[in-house]
Amino acid sequence: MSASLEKGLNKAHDRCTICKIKSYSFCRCLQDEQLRVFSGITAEREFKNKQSIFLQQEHSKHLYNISKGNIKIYKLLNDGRIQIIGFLYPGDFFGSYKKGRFNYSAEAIGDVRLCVFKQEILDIYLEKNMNLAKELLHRTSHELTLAQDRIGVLGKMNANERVAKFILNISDQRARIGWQDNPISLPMTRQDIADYLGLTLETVSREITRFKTSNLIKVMSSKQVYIVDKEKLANLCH
Amino acid sequence: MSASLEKGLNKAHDRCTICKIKSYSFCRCLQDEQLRVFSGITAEREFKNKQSIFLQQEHSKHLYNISKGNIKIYKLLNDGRIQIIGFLYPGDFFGSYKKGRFNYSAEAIGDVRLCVFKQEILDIYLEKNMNLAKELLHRTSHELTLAQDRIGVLGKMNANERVAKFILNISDQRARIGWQDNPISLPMTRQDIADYLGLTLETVSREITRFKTSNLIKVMSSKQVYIVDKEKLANLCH
DNA sequence: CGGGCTATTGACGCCTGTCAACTACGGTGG
DNA sequence: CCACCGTAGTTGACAGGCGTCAATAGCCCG
Repeated sequence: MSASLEKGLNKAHDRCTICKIKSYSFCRCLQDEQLRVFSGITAEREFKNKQSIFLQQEHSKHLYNISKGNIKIYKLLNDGRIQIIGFLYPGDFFGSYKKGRFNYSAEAIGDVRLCVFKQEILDIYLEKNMNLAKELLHRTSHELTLAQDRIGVLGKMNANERVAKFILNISDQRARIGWQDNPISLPMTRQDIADYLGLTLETVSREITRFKTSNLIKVMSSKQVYIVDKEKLANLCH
Repeated sequence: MSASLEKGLNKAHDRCTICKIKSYSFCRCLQDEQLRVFSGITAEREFKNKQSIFLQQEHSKHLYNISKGNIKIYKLLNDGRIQIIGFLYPGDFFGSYKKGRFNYSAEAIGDVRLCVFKQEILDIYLEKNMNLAKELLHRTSHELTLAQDRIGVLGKMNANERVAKFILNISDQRARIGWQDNPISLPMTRQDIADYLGLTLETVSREITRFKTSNLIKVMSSKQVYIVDKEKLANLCH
């Protein structure tokens, strides 16, 4: 084996070890030795803004972990209406663990780098790593509670409350992965926010303007928001 | 050991083996021998209509499996608004796998019998039973897809579509556990249905009346509905 | 039979969707 | 460097679906 090839392989097997987001990802439960093996069963792929990662009707054979950027997962109704299920951040895990088809479509927001696994291989790997299985169970369980929170938002909150909750959620989510939680950037469009909150883009825009004129937030640019009064914002949507 | 005590113990340890709902529960992945052990770490509890099983703010130490009846899980907003997250059926699994507090409250609808585990003990038991861990992961993953479907319903569908979808879901859910899927019984009140669908009880009532007058359903009694035209109903909410 | 709870039906008003015009911004090319 | 264009966002006018409030009807159980 040539020195350069060996170096190349080592580099590949180090990928997970040197991954910047690993402490926030589900693979954080693996030891360095296991991470090397793990590097071997994963691959990295890059996506550009608006590029599709997979579609709902496709056969689901892969699972994904975000190492850089944001993605959105969404459902399409047969008349073209869109419901965005979630905006995902570095360290988030997606794709369907079930066999069959995906339950949603996924698309890049801005430049994205993903870690990709084959579902079957991860399944086999789980057998040898109860820690990983438990971590996955906890993560999925956590996703479930987030989804249930969203059911509460969409079922009972008005436009004002939804937008307030959205801004606070983004802030919290950023804090969770060690980013500054104020000001926050909103990488998605107003239409995306509307499709996420079950509103129209006009209503989202109006509510943001209302928060601005009430001095609860400052809109530095349309995608950059500074939260002036977090407490009042929270009181709106408890 | 006296014969009667031995008989008593055997009976207790047979509980899971003779459980009628086991083929629909997450414990179906266990062998008879494992089921006997499992009987030892679970207990049965009964609840009456409207009886609380646990509240959202309580410390979550237990997990539950329904062996008989229906329950609802719901969230309360601080101003008293209710959002029902789900209606659960025999074989369904609930409670929080996360440590900390429950994410919702749970209440019996009619007479209910539950199988109860301590979370810590189940956690230990998982270590020895990768099958059980995988089954739990699959079930939780399935719950997640159901929750995501509901996000789509609450985010994008109008009253008409929500009620149609609800009736069809109930029918499907019944079929899934081997019950007749038509006519269906609606054990919950109109208020419960409204709190589930993010509507008011008046709107639910009106939509049901509309389906009745359009001959899509027959309302045998307020809690008993016969689906006349499943296809048209499905076309309303695809 | 009567009381209390649940469901239905009606009248009305508000929140948010719809449609439309206008503004801001970012990139591209001359 | 600026003019131009396309996309994204804001603001306004209006309408309709669903919530709110209220009255009535149906049903269960004592």
